[in-house]
Amino acid sequence: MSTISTIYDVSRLSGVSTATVSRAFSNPDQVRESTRRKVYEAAEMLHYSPNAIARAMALQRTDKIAYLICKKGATILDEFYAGICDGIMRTANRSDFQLLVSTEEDWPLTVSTAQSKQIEGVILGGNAQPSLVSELQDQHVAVVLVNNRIAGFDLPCVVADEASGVRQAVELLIGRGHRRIAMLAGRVTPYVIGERYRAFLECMKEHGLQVGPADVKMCDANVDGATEAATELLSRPDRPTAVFCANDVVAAGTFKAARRLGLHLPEDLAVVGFDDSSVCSMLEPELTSVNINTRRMGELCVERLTALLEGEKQVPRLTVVPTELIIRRSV
Amino acid sequence: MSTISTIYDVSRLSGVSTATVSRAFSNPDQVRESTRRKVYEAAEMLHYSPNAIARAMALQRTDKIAYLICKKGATILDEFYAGICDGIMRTANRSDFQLLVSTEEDWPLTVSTAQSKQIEGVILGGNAQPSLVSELQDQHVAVVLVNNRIAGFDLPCVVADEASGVRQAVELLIGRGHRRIAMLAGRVTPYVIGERYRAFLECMKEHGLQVGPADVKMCDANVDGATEAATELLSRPDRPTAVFCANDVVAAGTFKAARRLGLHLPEDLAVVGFDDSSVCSMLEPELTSVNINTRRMGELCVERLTALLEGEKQVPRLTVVPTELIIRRSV
DNA sequence: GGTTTTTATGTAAGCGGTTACATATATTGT
DNA sequence: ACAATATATGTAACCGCTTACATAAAAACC
Repeated sequence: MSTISTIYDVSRLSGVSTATVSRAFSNPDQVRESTRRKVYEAAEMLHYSPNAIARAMALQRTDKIAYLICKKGATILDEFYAGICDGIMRTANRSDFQLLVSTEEDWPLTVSTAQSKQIEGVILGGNAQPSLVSELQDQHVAVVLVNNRIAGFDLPCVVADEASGVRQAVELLIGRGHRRIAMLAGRVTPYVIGERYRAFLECMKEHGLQVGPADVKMCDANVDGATEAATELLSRPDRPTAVFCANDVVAAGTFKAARRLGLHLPEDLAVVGFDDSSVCSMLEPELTSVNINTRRMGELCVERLTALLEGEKQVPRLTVVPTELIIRRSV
Repeated sequence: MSTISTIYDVSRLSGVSTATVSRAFSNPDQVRESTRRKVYEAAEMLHYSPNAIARAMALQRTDKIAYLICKKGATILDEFYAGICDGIMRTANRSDFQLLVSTEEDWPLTVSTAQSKQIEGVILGGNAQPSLVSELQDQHVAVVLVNNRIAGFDLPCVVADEASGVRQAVELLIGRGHRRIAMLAGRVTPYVIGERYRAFLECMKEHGLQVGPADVKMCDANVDGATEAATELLSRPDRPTAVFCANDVVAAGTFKAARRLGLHLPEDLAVVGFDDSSVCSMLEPELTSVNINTRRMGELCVERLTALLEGEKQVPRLTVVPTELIIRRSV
């Protein structure tokens, strides 16, 4: 089986024309049962399988899409974006799409690369620049945004229900009797931090709770930044009894700060995270966090993209994936 | 700029033949300076960029490679395999390779899929089955193994220097005065666990330290499995004073078990992990762990694969990437 | 059974590049 | 200035598949 066989080989062996062989594979109902069998048999013998490149060439479509992670310093290592990637991959593989993955940094997706690699659609994860989006759209590359929204653009966005997640988390804290609740706002992406912050304020206000300027601290979305900020927050005389963290990494930093200050969790301090990443169960006590179904988000991205590519009208512009609070021992 | 331009358009606008245009792009030194400029100018005006599909068709090479994660239950979410993936992606993008990524589960790579998708080379991560390897090799698909070795196959493998990593970790513990050192062997992949276990025994023996059957505990490579196993291990009357963990997740489980048993880290128990994953700095105390340069491993995979595809003789069969112990406060 | 209609198959022209070979143009030597 | 050589460009076939159109075969009709 050393050489790869082509449609011509099958044609010759089965005694029909290449056109018929082609039809037997892509439009089986156009060829008579008996002929079809002959073709399949020959194909089987030759271990024939159609050449996707030649197919793409003839059909003028490549079924090739890309997932670009737009977040400074982020890689596929980012558990959140990896989760989305997983969902995209699964769905793409199932639908026979070819998926190229990259981060903005090591492969700045430009119109010309998209063009030359014949990419038909792009899923932009995170903080995509409007200029990139409009360039791509100008070139008729289908674009879907995930975990982000950009005002003034007409394209499908897939996001998590941040507001509901925040509400569930904050209301759990309130329900457990907490009144002085702080927020540790790690700088994830502008969109996400904005949503979570807004929802936090809104929810606190609804419950008649004060949020002073010192109750919300910004910090870098990594352990060190969070530990530092949390230390400040928890060193205040009227320190909060609960901290709502913008994500799990920040929560881990809060854990470290608390422990170093001699506080016991969850007795002295309740902590809630966001993302429900794998660290939640590695921490002690285990971290209560808001689960985001990233895989589902990825799947939906591909579905929306497919719909765009098929030229469907009425592709939903906004898809919101539910979030769910996972209660563990940190509260 | 709505329609995409082809080499014919450039040919017409610049007044030279398509052959020359083609050469101007792929073999610039074969065309005279002045002609080249005309061609580039026309291309610029038309926003021309060569069609990769057509190119692949003519050249009979696709520059398409795949990375397949072979580990039950594993996804791209696995930080270790994601790190490798990151390295692969960067290098692949730089060298103009197209990369398809998948896990064994949701896209069982078969010879026919490899064939029809025109995949020229495959990087198999983790526990690849020999049967898959030989099938692929039979079809002349280039194969590189990463984080694994299979006896009896002639192919490049890229692995970490497990033995050295283990030695550094264990010798650190011994250097700090520990004598009763246990190993918590999470079932990662057969190859990896085998290497780490063997190296552990060897190193202990060299230092004249006993390793009883109760001193090595197998467990699932997740937090719960590790917590359970660690609890048993640490409940013994003559409990070890240090635990060498097969990876960081297992170490996190050990942390939890220790804390629940009222042990203080690092005073009552020293813990060392493996992989130096992101959780290391999230734990309190921060986890000492063996760093594996996964990105480098990924890069090397692509380099080896490229070498195979270019038909180079003497592609190294074994590439060992150094490991480095990162000392933190858990010891 | 012969004509019309329907269905199955074949022929050949692309899809957008590359490249062997032929030809035209430039460079060199005397 | 002309032949010999080196270099630049053009012509056209090919990569493997699809599909419009033409033709052949089968089915349906009277």
